[in-house]
Amino acid sequence: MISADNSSIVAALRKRIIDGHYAPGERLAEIPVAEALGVSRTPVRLAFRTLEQEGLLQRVGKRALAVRVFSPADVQCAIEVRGVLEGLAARLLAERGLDPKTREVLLDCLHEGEAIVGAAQLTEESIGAWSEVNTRFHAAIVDADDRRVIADAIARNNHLPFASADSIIIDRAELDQAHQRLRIAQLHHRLVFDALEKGEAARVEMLMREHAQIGLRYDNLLIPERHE
Amino acid sequence: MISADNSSIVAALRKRIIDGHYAPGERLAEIPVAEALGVSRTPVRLAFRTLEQEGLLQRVGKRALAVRVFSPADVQCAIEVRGVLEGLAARLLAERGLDPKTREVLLDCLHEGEAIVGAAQLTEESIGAWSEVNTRFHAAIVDADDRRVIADAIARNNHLPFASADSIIIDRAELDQAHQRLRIAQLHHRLVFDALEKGEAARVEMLMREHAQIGLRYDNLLIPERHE
DNA sequence: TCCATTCTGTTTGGATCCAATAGAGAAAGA
DNA sequence: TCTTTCTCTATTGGATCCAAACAGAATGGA
Repeated sequence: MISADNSSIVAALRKRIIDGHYAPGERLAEIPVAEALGVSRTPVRLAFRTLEQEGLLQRVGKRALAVRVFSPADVQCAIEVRGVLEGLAARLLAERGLDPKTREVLLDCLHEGEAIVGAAQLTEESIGAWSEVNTRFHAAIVDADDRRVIADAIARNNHLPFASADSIIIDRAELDQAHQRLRIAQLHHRLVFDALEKGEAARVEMLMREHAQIGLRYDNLLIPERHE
Repeated sequence: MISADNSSIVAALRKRIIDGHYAPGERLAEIPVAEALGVSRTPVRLAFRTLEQEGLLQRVGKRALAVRVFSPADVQCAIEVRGVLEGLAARLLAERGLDPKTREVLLDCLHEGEAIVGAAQLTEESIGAWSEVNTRFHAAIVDADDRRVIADAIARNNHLPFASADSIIIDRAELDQAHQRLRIAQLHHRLVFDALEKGEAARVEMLMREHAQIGLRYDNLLIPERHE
């Protein structure tokens, strides 16, 4: 039984899809889902509509809905999309000029991140804290009235299976690997901030584009062997 | 009265919003809309949900829905978003290599476009024809299984008010201005194809990014004065 | 034996009814 | 006169009922 308000039904279904309770490709019918959630068909239909629009559900044939199957190419694409969109947002911010308020937020993030990453040891909690700082950093760059369309596009793209980069980092990485990753990410934050402040639009776009993908390309984050 | 199938209700509402029948900022209630369309509230609710997700409607306060107001910054952003996404799609295509089928389609578009743009005079019909060719060119670059996520992101972004670049060109431009624009666009198509064939990924991304915006930045398309 | 047609059951889509609630407006108090 | 609170109404959200469409099975004919 779910708190019978539609947005929580959407959230519940989204969660079930993302964590595999409903398998990719599995067909979803209204009645069983409604019964499982303890509500009537109407709100489930609404929720299906939302999730279809988000791209988590997919029409099969003319009427049936199924959980969308994401190929590796899909995930790769979604990572790239996130990269170009965040890069774009950063560039527009650089072109328009860094306002004092955003600058303040970014600086706070930098300092807090420095403290976390600079610690000798990473803990579960400090990873959580960094993830929060990271989210704030990205939000500061993306969320503004004059870039709302980009923020929307990113949000929609993020409904894709990797859902939240943060959870991947926390779930998948061993602690020492995570530490190395966070150091890289923190460095990126510094570089991005630096370029933003100097108004180096093209450079900040490139940096942000690269950085936006770091939490997601988790396969590539291991430090490669020294080759000399 | 509308053919009582939900997707046509969505389409009808979308049309009314885009062509201003419902003004930006205007609040939409279910009952009057349902009566206007001659259907009950249920399908209207579904349609509202879709349009809200698309970004054409926007929640005001806690329950009310209103037609979204697009600022100039929004439109600018949407153009930029389209640019980076199409650029990304083109780059991925270049990296993966141009398959024979896509190559064929693009070549056809180039030749047909050449014929239209090369004509002495442009007509309403030839603009329409070029618009169709242009659409096919872009689709060939964007629509493929391995870039579906990008295509989706572009499609969602295009629900924004400018809706279709083609209609803007046709509606707003004088014929001779249009001719000049189409020549530029055709040149872009050639450059993009060339870069694609050579596998020049970074270059094709840049070219496509620029080109994707040409139909949209209609203010910038006038040929500047010669400066020497 | 295989194909086509029909029949039936399952599922989606639409209409209507009922309940909850947000928001406006009125009334009362400061 | 301004602010706060209360009430009432308009509107949204959920449940249920009904109709239509689709899929699959079964039966009949070739």
